[in-house]
Amino acid sequence: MSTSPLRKTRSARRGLGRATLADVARAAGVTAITVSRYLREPQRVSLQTAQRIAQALSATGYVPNKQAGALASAGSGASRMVAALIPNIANSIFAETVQGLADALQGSGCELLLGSTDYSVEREEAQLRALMGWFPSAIVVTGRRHTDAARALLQQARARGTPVIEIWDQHAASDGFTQIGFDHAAVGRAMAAHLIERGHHRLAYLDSGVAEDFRAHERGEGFLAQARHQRVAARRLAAPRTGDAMQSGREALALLLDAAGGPAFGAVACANDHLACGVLLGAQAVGLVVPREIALLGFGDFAFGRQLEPALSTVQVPRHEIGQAAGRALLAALDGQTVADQRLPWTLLPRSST
Amino acid sequence: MSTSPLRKTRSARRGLGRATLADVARAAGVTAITVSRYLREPQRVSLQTAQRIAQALSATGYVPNKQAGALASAGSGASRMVAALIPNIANSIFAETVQGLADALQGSGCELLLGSTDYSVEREEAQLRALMGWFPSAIVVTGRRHTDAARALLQQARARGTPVIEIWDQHAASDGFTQIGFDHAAVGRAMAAHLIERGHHRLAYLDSGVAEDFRAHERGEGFLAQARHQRVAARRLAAPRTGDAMQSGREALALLLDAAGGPAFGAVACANDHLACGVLLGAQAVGLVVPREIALLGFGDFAFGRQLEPALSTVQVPRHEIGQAAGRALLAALDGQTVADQRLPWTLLPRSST
DNA sequence: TTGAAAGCGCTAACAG
DNA sequence: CTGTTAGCGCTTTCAA
Repeated sequence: MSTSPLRKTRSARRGLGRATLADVARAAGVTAITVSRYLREPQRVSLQTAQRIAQALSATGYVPNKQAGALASAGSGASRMVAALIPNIANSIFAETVQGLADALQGSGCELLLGSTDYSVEREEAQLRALMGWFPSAIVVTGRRHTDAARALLQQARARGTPVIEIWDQHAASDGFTQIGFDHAAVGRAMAAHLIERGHHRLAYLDSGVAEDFRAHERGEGFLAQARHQRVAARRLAAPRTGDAMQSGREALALLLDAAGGPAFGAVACANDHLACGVLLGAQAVGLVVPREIALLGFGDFAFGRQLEPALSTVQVPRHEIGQAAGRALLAALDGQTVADQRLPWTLLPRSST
Repeated sequence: MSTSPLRKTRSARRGLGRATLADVARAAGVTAITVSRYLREPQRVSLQTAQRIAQALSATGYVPNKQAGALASAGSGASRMVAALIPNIANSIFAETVQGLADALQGSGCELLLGSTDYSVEREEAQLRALMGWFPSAIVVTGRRHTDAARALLQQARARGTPVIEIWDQHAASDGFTQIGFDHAAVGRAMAAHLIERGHHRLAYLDSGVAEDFRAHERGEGFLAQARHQRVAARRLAAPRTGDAMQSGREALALLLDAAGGPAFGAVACANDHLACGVLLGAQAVGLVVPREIALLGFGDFAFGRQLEPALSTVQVPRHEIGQAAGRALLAALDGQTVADQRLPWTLLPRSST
């Protein structure tokens, strides 16, 4: 019996020497299912066995194989993996969101499977396709723009009961996925209204140079709409795309000056604080007085804007909260609760630059 | 036969209606293994069958189940998942490293499983334990300090052939895991040497307020050692721990002033650029002239330091490259190549603040 | 070039 | 409270 063909075949395919449930069971003098139960519902095992199992567990250094677990419970849909797709992890705005998501997931038994799309919906689709193979228990994507194929994948997943959450966006015209974010056009309107209220004319929106940064463009559209509404002249300009957004802002200054080197606009709202700080420092370097000669408004409330002189007026956004809320929502959904869209609050922070 | 008990039992446990290899095979009039082959080695399948399979594939919308695949190939050790453990994703230094890692992994068929440890070795251990359950093909951890249990887990993994890479560190006294980073004490020494060379006396190292930021402390030790070596007075101070490092630098200014409000130190090297910028702006706000009255040196070369006036002298570090190199190294290791430690270059960038 | 059989490590379902 | 049996969806091995 010790050299039965079964045994031989078995060992030929064994994973490299890691203890399995069966090994632990043998050491504890029970069967695998009892150990499995002990691991998941310790109360359902007698105290005696529990102790023996506990001992066997540490003696063998057992690490449960989650692929096997997920496969076996495929019906109950529980890989407990959360797939998150983010445009760029190095972008501090998304980095904090990912951290928020990780924080919310901490201790929930869920793991984070992360993909970066580089602001491309095509790459998002490719990543999504790859991540789907793990059958994540929940999916978090950034924004509401996807390729048709990606949308189809997301819809299929949702149809199977997998929660799908779109973060950073909040828009009526959506596909019905849970949205956690805010309305960027509304922010743009508020930015224009603020500048107008402060008495500025000749407005400009300095848009992100990243063509696929849809949310920045939407803020721009809101900005222009509001200016039009209040009958104030406003233009949209795109910042040059460089690797460094602050430098990009600095270089964009040229677009904001008239032929004589004076300010061509009275106030400039920027797609983000990096851009705004670049413009602010560039403007000061050529002797323009902020906000008297040119007012500057940012977006994002990054740490450095607060420290400048004049301090940068900006829009504070719930960077970390969006991730955290997404994490909590998805955990609730996995728990069987229904989750609603969440419109998270943002605040226009008037400081000294407007 | 159509109502055989086998069939009934089968359907009772089926995952929620997703197409399997068997479904595709049925549609193509072949068996599952042929489809599996087509997916992995298309040349080994006849052109005719290949076409039929391709059609069946798209007709069914098949998504391969990676848990099943990984389980079946457990011996060949191929989940093609990379587990990465990072102190804090929101910290821009690590965010860029993660992005570098994601970039390197792009197109390799590897997925990124990310954990954040919040600078705690205990949390690192817990995360590691959880991630190990997925049997990642490679493991990336930050730094060389781990709990004993975590170290044991990593050693076990390595013994099973899983590459383990420690990033951001490069130190002789290690556990033999592949290290990709640099020697932080050497950076600290260079920082002191630079300040001394510029003729500064009464040096200070403003350390990170994060107790577990070992690398910042090591730079501090190198700094003090070098100052001692050159017989220049130097002290180490810890910045107050606040949520915002720049603000923390600003508040740390008080520690750097003497009773009369003048500078108590001639030059201050900071654990990072955030701190340094905070000090710089704070110093200017109280009328101190940088670098004449107090010289400031940062670490990290973040975008804003470059834009300030005076521009911040700093140490440029390969944030993105470390992640990228780790990704490439682990891919090479998975490919069977042996990988060596990598000491990545850093540069002291003298600008105007020293 | 294709297939049959067996098994990866775990858990659901049903007994006892 | 514990065990038996079957099966998750895929790939390895061996055979044709």
